[in-house]
Amino acid sequence: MARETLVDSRQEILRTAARLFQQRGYDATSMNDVAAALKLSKGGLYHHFQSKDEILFEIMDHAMEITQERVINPVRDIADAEERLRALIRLHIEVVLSPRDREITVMLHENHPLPPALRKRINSRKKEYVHFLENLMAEAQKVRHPHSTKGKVSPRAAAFALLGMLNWIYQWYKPEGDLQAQNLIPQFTEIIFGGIFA
Amino acid sequence: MARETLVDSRQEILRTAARLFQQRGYDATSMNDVAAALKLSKGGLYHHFQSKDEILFEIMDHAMEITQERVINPVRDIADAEERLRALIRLHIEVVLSPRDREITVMLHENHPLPPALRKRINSRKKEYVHFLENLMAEAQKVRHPHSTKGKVSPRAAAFALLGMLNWIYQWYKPEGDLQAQNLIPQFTEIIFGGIFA
DNA sequence: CTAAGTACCGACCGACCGGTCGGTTTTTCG
DNA sequence: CGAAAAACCGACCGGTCGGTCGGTACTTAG
Repeated sequence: MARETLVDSRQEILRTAARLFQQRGYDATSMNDVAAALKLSKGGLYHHFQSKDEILFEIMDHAMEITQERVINPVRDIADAEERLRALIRLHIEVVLSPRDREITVMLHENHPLPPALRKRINSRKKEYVHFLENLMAEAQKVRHPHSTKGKVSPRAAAFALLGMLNWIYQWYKPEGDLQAQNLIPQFTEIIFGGIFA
Repeated sequence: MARETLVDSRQEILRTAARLFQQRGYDATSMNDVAAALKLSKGGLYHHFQSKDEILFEIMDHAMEITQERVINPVRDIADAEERLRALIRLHIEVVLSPRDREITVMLHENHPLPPALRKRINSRKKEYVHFLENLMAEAQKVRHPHSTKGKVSPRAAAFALLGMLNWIYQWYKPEGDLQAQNLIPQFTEIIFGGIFA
């Protein structure tokens, strides 16, 4: 069917574009570069997408979709709050480090380029994730300290601290380094649950 | 003296450029924009700097200078490792949040644009900072646990975790928000020293 | 005053960018 | 087969970018 090949083409373009955007940056990657990498002319590329902005938006939107399906949804129904948090840390790291999901890195890094209307849609989805994490933090703290109405660390600060730890990984991670996913996940989990002396 | 006004001009240009780069992004800011903000023509601007790359490099280099002088140097001679780490966290946050030091944010965000030779010089200074922090982490862990040869959290993972927490702040921080420097510093310190349940 | 050097202007350049469009090939389907 | 639709090409456009350059105003020192 024509419909399916069209969708496939779009997704293949998005994957290639995401790869290039991640490697060279959004601004430094021209539509010609994207087209050439797909063995397409620029005109052919514009048959599938209206603008470069549209491609970036679709990449970021897809990144949020991935986050929803590979992190939030699998975690949602875990009853114990601490286990839920543990699972979220693990899944979030796995998504960030997955070479297949370069969209995440692009979304994390490219803030400016999107026109305001599209950027707001992405930002609102990001905020949803922050709130989800914030509630999870509050719940986990409640389980650990059921009596104290308020700990020293607010759920919001904890959420941003964790997001920073996780979303910064792409800045320093090298697959050939000695600090890989298998070491990283338990260590970052330990830090969140008990600090660097745990 | 002519020499001093020249230096002043360069620094004023760098400050203005840093502000614009931070607000609109490096690629989205043209040399015309920078010149106009300084009430200069583009030709006049090129009298002081050879290229846009040179400006970005100087901004980033200055950012590393600031880190050296406002974080590393004040911390260096603190005898107690834990106190040294506490001070580093506080100073690093203060630098990242200081509206005067926009260079830091530019340096944190703009990775791609610099030509390889200049980028390597910045990266090596960044690595120095990571190593400094890594050693500090190892020392602090040693003080806390003098007997165990190795804790669950490696100094390297701890260093990257902390850097992530701190360097990600610029992505979400709003001066008008309820989470400001005065709340942030003790909370992030608590998380590093004892996790989110501390 | 004068001459040299600094600071600066503004017109200009070639390159490249995102995007367009008329036409051609390829695929799909009755 | 044949026609419609989808995919694709490549030349082209207006605009902007980083950067240049010849000339001018201003400052400074002798």
